[in-house]
Amino acid sequence: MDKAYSPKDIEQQWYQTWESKNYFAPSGEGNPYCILIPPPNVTGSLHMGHAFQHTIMDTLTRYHRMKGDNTLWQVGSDHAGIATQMVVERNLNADGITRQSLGRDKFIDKVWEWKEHSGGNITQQMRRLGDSCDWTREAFTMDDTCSNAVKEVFVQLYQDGTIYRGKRLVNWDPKFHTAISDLEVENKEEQGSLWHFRYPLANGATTADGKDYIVVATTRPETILGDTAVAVHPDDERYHSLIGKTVLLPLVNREIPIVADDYVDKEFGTGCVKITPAHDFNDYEVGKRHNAPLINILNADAAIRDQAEAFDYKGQPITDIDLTLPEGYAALDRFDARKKIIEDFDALDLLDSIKDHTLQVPRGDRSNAVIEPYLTDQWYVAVESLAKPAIEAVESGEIKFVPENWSKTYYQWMYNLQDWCISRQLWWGHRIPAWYDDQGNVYVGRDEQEVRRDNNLDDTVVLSQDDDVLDTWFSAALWPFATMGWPEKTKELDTFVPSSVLVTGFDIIFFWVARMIMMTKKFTGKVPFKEVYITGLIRDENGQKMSKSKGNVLDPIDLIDGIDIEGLVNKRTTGLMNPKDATKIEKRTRKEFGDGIESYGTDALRFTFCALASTSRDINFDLARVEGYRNFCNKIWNAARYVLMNTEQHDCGQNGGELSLSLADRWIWSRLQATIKDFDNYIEQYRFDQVAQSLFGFIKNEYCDWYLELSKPVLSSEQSSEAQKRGTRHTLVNILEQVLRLAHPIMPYITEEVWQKLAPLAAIEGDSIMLQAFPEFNAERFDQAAMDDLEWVKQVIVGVRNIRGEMNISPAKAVPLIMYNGSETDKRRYEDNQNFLMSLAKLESIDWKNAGDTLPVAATALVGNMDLLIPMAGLIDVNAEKARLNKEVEKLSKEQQRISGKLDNANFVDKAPEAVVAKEKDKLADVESALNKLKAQVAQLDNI
RNA sequence: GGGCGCUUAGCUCAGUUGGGAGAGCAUCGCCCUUACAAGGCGAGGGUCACUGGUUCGAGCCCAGUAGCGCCCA
Repeated sequence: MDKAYSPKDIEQQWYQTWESKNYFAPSGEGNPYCILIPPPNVTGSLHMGHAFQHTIMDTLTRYHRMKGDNTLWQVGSDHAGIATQMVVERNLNADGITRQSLGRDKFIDKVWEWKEHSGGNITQQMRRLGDSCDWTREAFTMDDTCSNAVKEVFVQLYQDGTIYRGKRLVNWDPKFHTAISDLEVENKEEQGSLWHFRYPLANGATTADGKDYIVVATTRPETILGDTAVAVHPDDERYHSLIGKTVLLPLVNREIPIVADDYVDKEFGTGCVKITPAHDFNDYEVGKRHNAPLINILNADAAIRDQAEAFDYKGQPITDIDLTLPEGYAALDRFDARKKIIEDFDALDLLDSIKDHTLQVPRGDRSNAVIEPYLTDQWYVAVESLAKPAIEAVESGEIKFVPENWSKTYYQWMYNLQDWCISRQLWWGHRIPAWYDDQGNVYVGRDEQEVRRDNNLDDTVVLSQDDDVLDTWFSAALWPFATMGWPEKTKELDTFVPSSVLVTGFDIIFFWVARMIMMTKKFTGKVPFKEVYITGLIRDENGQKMSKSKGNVLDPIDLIDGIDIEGLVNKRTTGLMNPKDATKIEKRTRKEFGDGIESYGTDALRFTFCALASTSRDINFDLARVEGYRNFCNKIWNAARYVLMNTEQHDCGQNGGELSLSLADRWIWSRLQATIKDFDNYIEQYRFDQVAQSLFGFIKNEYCDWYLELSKPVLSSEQSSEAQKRGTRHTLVNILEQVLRLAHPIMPYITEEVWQKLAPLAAIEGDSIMLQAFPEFNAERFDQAAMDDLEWVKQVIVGVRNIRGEMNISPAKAVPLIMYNGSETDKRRYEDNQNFLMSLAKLESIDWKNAGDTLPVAATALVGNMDLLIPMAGLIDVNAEKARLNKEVEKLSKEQQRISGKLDNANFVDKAPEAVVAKEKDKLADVESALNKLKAQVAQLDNI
């Protein structure tokens, strides 16, 4: 083995072996265990959030596979409607081709072409991470199986009335020319103005204070052209007399009513609200209550129409309204129209005032364009009937959120569900299986043939399919059963629905988790998963969200392979939305990373993610942690080197032969059992941070720091028998072999690499560690007495080291040790373990002395009631030793005061449980005994 | 406005039923000891945000205050 751990030399090769041998496929035996991957976008590349969640999913998958479960990690990707269409369209535009000039069919061919060539980026990156998902079952939301499921679900939901078509206000993205769901809208606080306009009262009416106009306030003047009412609060005395009267809408000269509605906030603005039902969600509701017509003034570009259009609330056109719009507005963009409205009002002396105002601006999460409430025909899912069983599934505990608290977020949304707009005006996606005849009648079916057959439409009837496609989340909602072959009755549907656990972020509880529960319940009668483990969100080391525009993104692959500073700067500063940020980002990146990022390897990265996976909802990713765990990998690597150096070419008991186990051997076996138990418990609770900590502690602090050191005297001593040496070699090899299996789910590569070399020495045959059984707790190996005895050995050694350290005695200098005033147990332990003590404490000699024996002037440490003495002659400075002891005395005195204070409190003694009181008494006795010894020792030094 | 969360060592975070404040990294000292200097050994460092309550006992339970953050409207 090389002297240093070098991840790049071992990782890729093992992944290829595993995949080519099909080790990732379900075994077909054992209890089903299934994880569904949240399908990443085909356009996507792996970001830190993926890497984090994939680490957790893969750890669970490998763990359960080794536990003997019939394990499937179902993999696949999502066609990502808008995102993919954008990418392909941008590429075409670069060649001077537009989507429209190409036509729909050819454009879709281009998307598929793109998908074949570039869509696999993220799946290659997943392989670098070691993800053991079953690639032979890789699914895509646009493939035939998923598409069939989508059609089937749509048709069935349409037939039972759950899917309907209607003219409603939607969130319209004027940049992409499509409707989006309310979840895809981000409301951002922005600075704007509140304009106050005068609306003249019609027919000679006046306000209470004699004015012939009222003042309305608005943040969106351009919508004035679509006003169909003005609302005031019914209790607002200022306007009481005007209710039922009308105003003459300036510029348009439309007479519109003043209505009373509770929705109005008397305190806001002037207390008069213009109502534009076709261009505002709240106004739509108000307008509906007062039957104010819907007047649409915008086109799909969010520019002013040539002529307005009017509808009632059933979506029927209204014909008896003058739809003329004022001159000069046609085709004006909404923001230009806004300016013109303000100017025109000002010219008419109807602009009352302008105030600064902070408002929530809705923006598309992909386009960042200001979203326009817009009246269009769209398809909807009426979610109420689907929601009920989905809520019950969580309430009843059939589905469990981990951490449990996230169920509250789920309920909060589920209790306030809005119907889901599922149609999108895009080309890339599942085309809606609805056909129209030339009368505008709609027919829904799995295909045109079925539609004709079911509706008795012969070839003379011309049918055209709906141009729209379905929201990407619609197909994603079917993921749990569509990937298993539904609507066919497949073995996978029986075996892997419900899946075991969904691992995902809280940001898509609404988008995806809730919708999967609704759809899977509806169509399979089963829940999609038994547990939902909600992970935290990965942020940078300062708690900032990682984003391209902040220039603080880390690419997981760069952490694995390393990247030089130029490469990193280049990556962070190209393709910025705002190129002006580049200088700032470059400066920061150079300051933070200096020479770039070292190569840490996949295993270290994965271990880091596990170590950070506490219950917290934000996870600040600190590169220093990765470095620490890369060093940990190096530790494992070198421990393995030590083991191999001492066991290869030797008898390790793999072929039988007497094994005589030392105290250290029995101790490390016991500690391993405890670690295995911890591992199982913590995995069960999804506490990957604790799993990592427990593993780290065992390997580093127990196996490496103590056990390997304790093995040295046994192997090197001429006094050791062959059986003793064989016992220790056997323990060295077999503990490491088991610990590799224990660590494999988190660190697949290094464990495989080392295991391959080690397994023969443990007489284990097998092609791969990933197919080995997971270690099991073995009560026979758990030896409490051995742990107590070794604890004593450690205390003696630490006591001596402590004195050495504090007194700056060279580790090369062997020192004499006196044990004084020990018990029978101390004596037995001393006699049994001289070899260990001499070696690890680097002793010259050990003398056992009893009470009454004369003692040299010495430095002191305590092990229980026993004194450890290191004679000071020539070695130790008296004043330094006094200072050291006094510090200890001070510490213990505080402790003594604290405990005796407690025990002097009658309430405590009376009311606290006996065991607690007894414990405190013991503690006090120990502290006092130690104090007396130390004080006596100080006094003795004072006498020199 | 409604909901949720956070505040513990210089930094990033654990702290499971209330009973001796922990880890990693960073810092300081000694050491290139034949697995590992990406290392070893040792050490220092905390008013557990604040106030009050419950309790024999509170980082943990309850109420309130301050600051920070997220989601929804």
